[in-house]
Amino acid sequence: MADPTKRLPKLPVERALKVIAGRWKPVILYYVFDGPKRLSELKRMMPDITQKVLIQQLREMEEHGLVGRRVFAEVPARVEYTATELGLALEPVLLALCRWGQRHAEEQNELDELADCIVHPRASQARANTAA
Amino acid sequence: MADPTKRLPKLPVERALKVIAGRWKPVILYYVFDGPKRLSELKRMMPDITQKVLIQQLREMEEHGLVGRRVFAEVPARVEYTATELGLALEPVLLALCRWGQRHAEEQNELDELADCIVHPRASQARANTAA
DNA sequence: CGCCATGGTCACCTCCTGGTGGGTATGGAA
DNA sequence: TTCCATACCCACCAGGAGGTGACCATGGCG
Repeated sequence: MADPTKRLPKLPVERALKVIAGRWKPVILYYVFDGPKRLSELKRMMPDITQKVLIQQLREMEEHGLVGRRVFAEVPARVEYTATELGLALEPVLLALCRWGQRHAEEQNELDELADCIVHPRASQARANTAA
Repeated sequence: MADPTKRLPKLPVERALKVIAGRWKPVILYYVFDGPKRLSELKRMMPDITQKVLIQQLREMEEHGLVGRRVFAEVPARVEYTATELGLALEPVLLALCRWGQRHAEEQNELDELADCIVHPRASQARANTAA
């Protein structure tokens, strides 16, 4: 998947799904949408993910143009991951998915075992009322 | 996945992704959005899918409340699959995914090897011009 | 020098999804 | 009775994503 030789699906929907449907990608994206993040930072934010897997996911998203990677030649080698324009364009899509996911949980009477939406509308600027 | 014991993810986004990200689900949904379809009909529309897999996908979507199944006690046992309300609510989401998928293809200069969107807005009414 | 932090790689293993091939039940046509 | 169509299940398998653990390079610090 992370290999350029392996092309993405022909159908746009499937292409999009393939690109964002990684085990941790939505969550990572959520954090990165909020501003540049270092590897260790992300790791700290998601204790359940392995560093290897985290890097793996980031690499794939980088290759797919969702995030950018900047290396600072500093003392203990700093690396920052940022969301690209293309990546940011996913925010509304993820939001739509989230909304539908909630509705789905409602209709299945499983709202109880459902976590927060995480992906809120325009987390960056309008850090406004999540409580609508 | 199709098993009730296996619960869906807690995060709404992941829940939604898990539910719609089957190898053939978007396509099946597309066809079913357009009206009730029989198994054999769907099979004919997607020659590349195995009947077993088709049924499998339909079962999962049924279990997740995306499609409904109606059995007609007719001569050669007829079965119709229809989109539920919940399923129909996915149309805009799939559309968003599709749009983003196209944009992604553009930005990666792979528009050439990209098929049609398939999921068009309200396929029923505005059957617009696919010829760009 | 030995130790630690950061960022990262490599080998390996497991589980799940999708895919293939065959088999089953009902009932009409030949 | 044999054959075929619809709708469906079961046993099995291959490939890939995700996960675990060990290991490497740089450079400050005690």
